[in-house]
Order: sequence, then structure tokens, then C-alpha cells
Amino acid sequence: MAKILVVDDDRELQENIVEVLAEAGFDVCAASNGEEALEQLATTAIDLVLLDSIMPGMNGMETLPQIKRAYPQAKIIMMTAFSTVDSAVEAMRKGADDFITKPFKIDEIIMAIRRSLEEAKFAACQEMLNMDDMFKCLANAIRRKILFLIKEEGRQRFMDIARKLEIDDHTKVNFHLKVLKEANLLEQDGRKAYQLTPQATKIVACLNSISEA
Amino acid sequence: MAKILVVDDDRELQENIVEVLAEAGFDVCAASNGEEALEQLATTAIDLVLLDSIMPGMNGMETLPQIKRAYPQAKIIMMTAFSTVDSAVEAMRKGADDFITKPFKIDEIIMAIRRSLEEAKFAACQEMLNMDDMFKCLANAIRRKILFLIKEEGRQRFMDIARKLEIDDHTKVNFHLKVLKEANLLEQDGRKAYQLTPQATKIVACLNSISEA
DNA sequence: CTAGGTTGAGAAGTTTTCTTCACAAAAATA
DNA sequence: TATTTTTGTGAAGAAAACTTCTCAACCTAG
Repeated sequence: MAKILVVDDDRELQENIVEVLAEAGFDVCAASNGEEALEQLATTAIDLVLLDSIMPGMNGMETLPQIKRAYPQAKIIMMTAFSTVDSAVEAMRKGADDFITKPFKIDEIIMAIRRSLEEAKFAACQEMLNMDDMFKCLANAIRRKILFLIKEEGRQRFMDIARKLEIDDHTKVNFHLKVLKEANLLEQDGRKAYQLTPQATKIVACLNSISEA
Repeated sequence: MAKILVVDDDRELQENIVEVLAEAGFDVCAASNGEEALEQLATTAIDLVLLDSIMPGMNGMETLPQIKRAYPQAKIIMMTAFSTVDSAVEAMRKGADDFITKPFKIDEIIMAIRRSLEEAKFAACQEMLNMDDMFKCLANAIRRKILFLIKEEGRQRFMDIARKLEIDDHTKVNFHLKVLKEANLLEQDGRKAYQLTPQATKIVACLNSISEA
């Protein structure tokens, strides 16, 4: 279930939107201005922000780039009663994913939300589908063994890896370590010991959870 | 944190073991006999069972094979005050992972637990390392796209898959679908529509979580 | 400093994987 | 029923991946 943050200083409109979106099946929370929005985002995983452009304190146009910078995965739909081509273009260039004019119809905002959430899902799938190097790496059994050896026993030096995996031909180990480095799954520290990259750590933990499920 | 179930009708000993294991950092729960143990296992993910062999009602030797059958991933350490070679061999043959004689020292039981849990972790890693077909499947981009298309849009017929992935050459699609079927990631229903196997569903969900983290 | 061990690189040979082609079988439609 | 469309098979060719070999650079120990 997608989590949506409604940011608007008009308390009545805000509550109206929250109620309607909740009825439409979304998990909704609210903030009255930019500062509150950033606070909410800091503690809650938000999928999409409905952001009013005119608010006292930090307004929508000022808040937008800050949210985009700190929470790039969150989709942002800018709402405004005073829309011009210039303000629309400015908002989109600052990172808004959509732009909607008040007063709007309910199904209009719901459709915009659904479209933006769909785009977010698509982007997440694309990112994973594009991890070609990583998938090609994991196709090879020796390389899987190397990753798990390092996960289980910590960083390893070249000949330790070869010995523990019982591979006599060091050049075979060298080839596979090179492939792992080029795929950004392994890196070397000051002593040339091999360790997992953050990405590899994530992947190995995830794959481990398949066996446990 | 490993979850341990202590099964013993001697209430004082049971509480003693629970307390000591909790202090050693384990998450512990208890049962007084075989029936209670099976009930607990039905509602809680247990990593390891400490199972007394002599209990009223369903005793340890009767409970052991039932646990092993229903919860094969759970490690079982059999405890007994009346140990003979025969009883030890019988317990191990029925699936116990270790066998320990009462009265035992605390560090003795903790060491046995640690050893068994380490073996469980090693077995989980081995299972995953051996999923060669699956990993080789995921190395190919077209096959990843097929899996995600079906995850996102539900079961698909042959030409629908080709059309949605914009692949003109149907024999290319056919080849990759065949590889996915042979790796037990895809199966066909009565109308020949392709759907994910339970295993594939698990894997795709897991890989999806990498992008979201 | 020298010799041996460790680590790494590049080329050639071998194996595996993928794509394409020709054809066939099954299902759907007119 | 005949024709068209959909789905599937196997072989050959092409591309990618892996293994082996030779050599080199660097590090360590005596």
C-alpha cells in the first residue's frame, strides 16, 4: 500500500483530501507546510507527496528541491491555484513529477497519483532489470562461492581465497576476482584484501533470505 | 537472533535452561511435552529444539520424527538422563542433530547449540549456492523481463509475451521460455498460459526488495 | 641483494550460451 | 474442411564466457 503525504496549509482542504485518498485505499498522512513535510519525510517512508505551492513559511517551490534532494525516490505532485505556464515549467524542472491545478476533481488527483506511483514502480523494476553485470556475475558458481566466503569470514587475501575454495590454478581465481571487481561487487582495501561492496552485501543478504523463507 | 524451543516436563530444569539461554543472547520459549512443542512450532518460527527424551504423554523419541518431518529446517538436540549407545544412535537416526546427557554443564549445551545453529546457517548457504539453474537463468536480460512481466501483469500467453516485450522472432521467445520452464521458474496452466512457480515468486519478490532498500 | 611466493595481465583455446533458420504440430478461424 | 495463426523443435552458426598458458610486477623472507 502506497504511503502519501498531503502538504497544504488550508486545513479544511487538507483534511478533505486525506479523507478521500484514504477511501480510495491509500495510506495518507498530512503536513501544513514545508518544514513539517520534511520532518514527516525524515521519519516515515513516503512514496508520494502532494505539495501545495503557496504556503506561509517554506512554500512549495522552496520545499520541492529539498525533498527531491533528500528523498529522490519519492514522487511529488505540485498543486496550485495560480497556475501559469512558467510556474508549471519551473516546478517540473525543480523535480515535480506532475502538476495539478486547484480546484481539481477527485478522480483527477487520484488518476495523477496512480500514474505517478505506477511510474515509480516501473523505475524500480527497470533498475533491477538493468543490473546486468551483477546477474551475469552470479551465474558462475565460483564467483558465488567467493562472495559467500567473504560474507561468512570477512575480508580475504588472494591466496586465502584460492586455498579455502580449493582452487589450485591461481589464474582462474584471478579471472573471477577481476570480473567481480568490474561488476562492483568486490573492492580491495589498503592491504589488497578483498571485501564486499555495499551493493554486494545487500544482494548476498537478500539471496540468503530466499533459503530461510 | 536464533529462536530456541526448550521441551522438558521438569518445570524447574526447563525454567533454568530458558533463563540461562536468554542470558546467552538467544530468544527462548518453552513447552512441557511433545504435543505442546508441536503446537508451538506450528505458530512460531523455531530454529532449534532442545528436546527431552523422557516425558509423559508424547515423549521425545516419538516427537523427534514428527518435528523433523513437519519442520525439516529446525535443528534438534536430544537431551536425556539415561543415555546408552543404542538410544543415542536411535535418536540420531531419527533425525536429531546432536545428543546431550543430563546433567550437563551450561557451556556444554551452549556450545552444542552454537554448533548446530552454525551447521544450519552453512546448510542454508549451500542450498543457495547450488541453485545454479536459477542463477544462470537470471543472467539473461530477456528472461528477467519475462519474469517481471508475468509478476506485474499476471499469467501471459505466448504471443502476448512476445508482443509486450517487442520481440519479433517468436523462436527466441520460445527458447527462453523453455529455459525458464526447465529451471522450474515458469509453468503453464490449462490454457497454456505461463505463470510463475512459487519459487520464482519468492525470488522475484526478493530481488525487488533490493531496489527498494 | 637474491630467490621464492603472491598477485595480476593478456592471449589463445575450449566450452557454454544465445540467435537464427527451417520445419512441424497444435489450435483457432473462415 | 481448408487455411491461418499460434506454439514448439532441432540443428547450425555466432557470440559470450571460461579455462589454460605464459609472462610480468610486486612483495617478503633469508
